[in-house]
Amino acid sequence: MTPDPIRLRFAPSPTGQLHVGNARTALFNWLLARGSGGTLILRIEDTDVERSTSESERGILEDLRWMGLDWDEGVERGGTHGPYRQSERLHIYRAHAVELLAGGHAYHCFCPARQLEADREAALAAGRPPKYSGRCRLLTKDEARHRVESGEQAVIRFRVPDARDVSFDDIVRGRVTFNTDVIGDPVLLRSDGSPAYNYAVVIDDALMEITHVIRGEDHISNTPRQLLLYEAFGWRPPAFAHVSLVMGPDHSPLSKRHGATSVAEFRARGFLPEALANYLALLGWSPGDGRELLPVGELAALFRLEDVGHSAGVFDVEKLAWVNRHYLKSAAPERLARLAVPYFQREGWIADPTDADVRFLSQIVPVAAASIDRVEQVTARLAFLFDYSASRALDVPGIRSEAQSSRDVIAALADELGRAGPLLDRDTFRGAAARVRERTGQKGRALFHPIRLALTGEAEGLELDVAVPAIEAGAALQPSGIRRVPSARERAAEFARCVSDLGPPEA
RNA sequence: GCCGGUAUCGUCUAGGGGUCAGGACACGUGGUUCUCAGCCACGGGACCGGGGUUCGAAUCCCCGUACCGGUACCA
Repeated sequence: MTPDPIRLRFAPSPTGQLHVGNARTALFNWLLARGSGGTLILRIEDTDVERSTSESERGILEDLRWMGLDWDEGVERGGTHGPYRQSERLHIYRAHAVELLAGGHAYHCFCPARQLEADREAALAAGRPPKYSGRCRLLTKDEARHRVESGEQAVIRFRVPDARDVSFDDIVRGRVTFNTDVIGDPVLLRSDGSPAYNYAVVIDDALMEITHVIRGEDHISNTPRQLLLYEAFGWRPPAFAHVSLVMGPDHSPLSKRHGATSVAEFRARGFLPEALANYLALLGWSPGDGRELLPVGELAALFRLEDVGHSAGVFDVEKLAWVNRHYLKSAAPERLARLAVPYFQREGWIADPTDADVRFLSQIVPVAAASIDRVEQVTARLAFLFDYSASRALDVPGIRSEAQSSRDVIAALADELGRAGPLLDRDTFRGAAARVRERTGQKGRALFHPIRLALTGEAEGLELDVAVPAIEAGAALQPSGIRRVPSARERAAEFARCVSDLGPPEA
C-alpha cells in the first residue's frame, strides 16, 4: 500500500519583495514536493489589505519562477481547491466562522482597540502575559446579537480552552508543547469581516488538503492556536515542520542594513538562479555526504525534513559567491553573454547588440566570467575592451612610471604592430611579442607587462593570450551595436605617443 | 516579564559515551602565470558555562547563560 501523495504549500504575503529567508522556505517545500512526487500549492495570503499589492505578488511569482521553483496548483495555475488568493475566499472564512459561533467555539468581542491596548500595557506592567482578558467571553448570544444588529463594531474571537496542554510533533524539532493558559483568545474575523492570519491559514490548509506545513520558525507559537482550531472543526491537522530563520552576519535577522536581502536584489547583482537555490538549500540542511555543489533537481532526491538543522543560519554572501562562481564557469556561453548585456548597457558600451555582437560577447564574456563572483562584475573585467584610453591609463602613477621605464618595449610594440596585421589569435600575438623581445632583449614580466599596459590600459586583467585576440575581434566588428573597440595597432600607437610626450622618467 | 525554540572552527555543516572531532566557505603561506582573479598544495582555527551520571562526556541528564521567535483587529 503506497501512502497518499503529500500536499505542500508555500503561502507568501504580497507585501514586498521575496526575502531570501522565504525563498528558502519555498525551496524546502519545493524540494520535498519534487523529491516525493507530491503536489506543491502556491497560495497568496493577502488579507492585510493595507500592505498587500499586486506588484508585490507579481514580483514574488517572478522571483520564484526565476529560481526555478514551479507549482502544481495555485495562483496563475488554477486547480481544484481554489480560489488561491485569500482575498477571494472571504465568503469561505465567514461561513466557517458562523459554524464556530454556533458551536460555541467563538464569540463576538466588542472591546474597543484602546481598551485592548490599555489592558495589554497593564498586564505587561504587572508582569502578567499580555493576552486578551476575555472580557466579552461571558456575553450571552442574545446580547451579542443585539449589539451586532444595532451596528456595533465587533470582531469574532476563538474561545481557547482553559488550562490544557497542546502538543505536536514537529518534524524538524520533535515534540513541542504549549499550555493554553498563555494563549489569548485570537481574533478570527476582524471588524471589517476580513480573516486574521491564524484563522485563514487553518481554513485554507484544511480545505486545500495540505498534509505538511513547512514554514518559518516564527510561526511555531502560532501552531497551538491553529491546532485548537482544527480540533474545534473536527479536522485532522497536517504535519508541521518549522525551519529556522535566516540571520545576518551579526546574528540578527537578515535585514536591509546587511545588504541585499531579496531574491530580486541578488538577481540584479548577477547571481545565477541555480547558484542562489543551491546555496539556500545548504543553509540549514546538508545531504550529509559532504557534497555541496548540486543542482536543485538532485537535491530534491536527497532532501529530508528530518535532516534539516535546528538552529538559525547566518547568510554568508562569500559562500554564495563561491557557489555562484561554480555555476558561472559551467554556464552556456551565449547565456552568459545575454546576461551580461544589461550591465554593458548600463555603462553605455552597448546599445542594441547585433547577432555578430552576441557572437563576439559569447567568446569573451565566458572567459571573464571564470574569474568573477557575479555577472555584475563583468564590466570591470572587460572595461579594457570598450573603455580604453592611453592618457587616462598613464594618469595612474604606477602605470606611468612602469611605462616610462619600459619605453623601449612600448616603442618597439607600436612599431611592430604598425606593420603587422591584426593579432587575431594567440599564436599571432605571441609571434608579435617574440619580435618585440628580439628587438629589445626584454622578456618575461619586463616584456609582457608593458605590453599589457599599452594594449589594455590596465595593470591587471585577463591573460593577454585571450585579451589581445578579443581586442582585435572587437575592433573588427562591422555594423555593430557596440561602442567602437580600438585595435591593438591603434592602442599601441596611441600609448607610445603618450609615453613619449611624457618624456624620460624623473630620476 | 511570560511561553517556546536553539547552541560543534569567524560562517555553513558532518559526527556523536573512547575519533588525530571530518568537510566546505573565508583566512594565512607557498606554487603556477606577464598581472589580478582562478587553480593546486600546505597551514592555523570549534564541541557556550557549571554541575551530575560514567572507568571515560563534546556526545546522556539537570541548572545557568546567550541568541532567536511569539506574546496584534501583521503575516
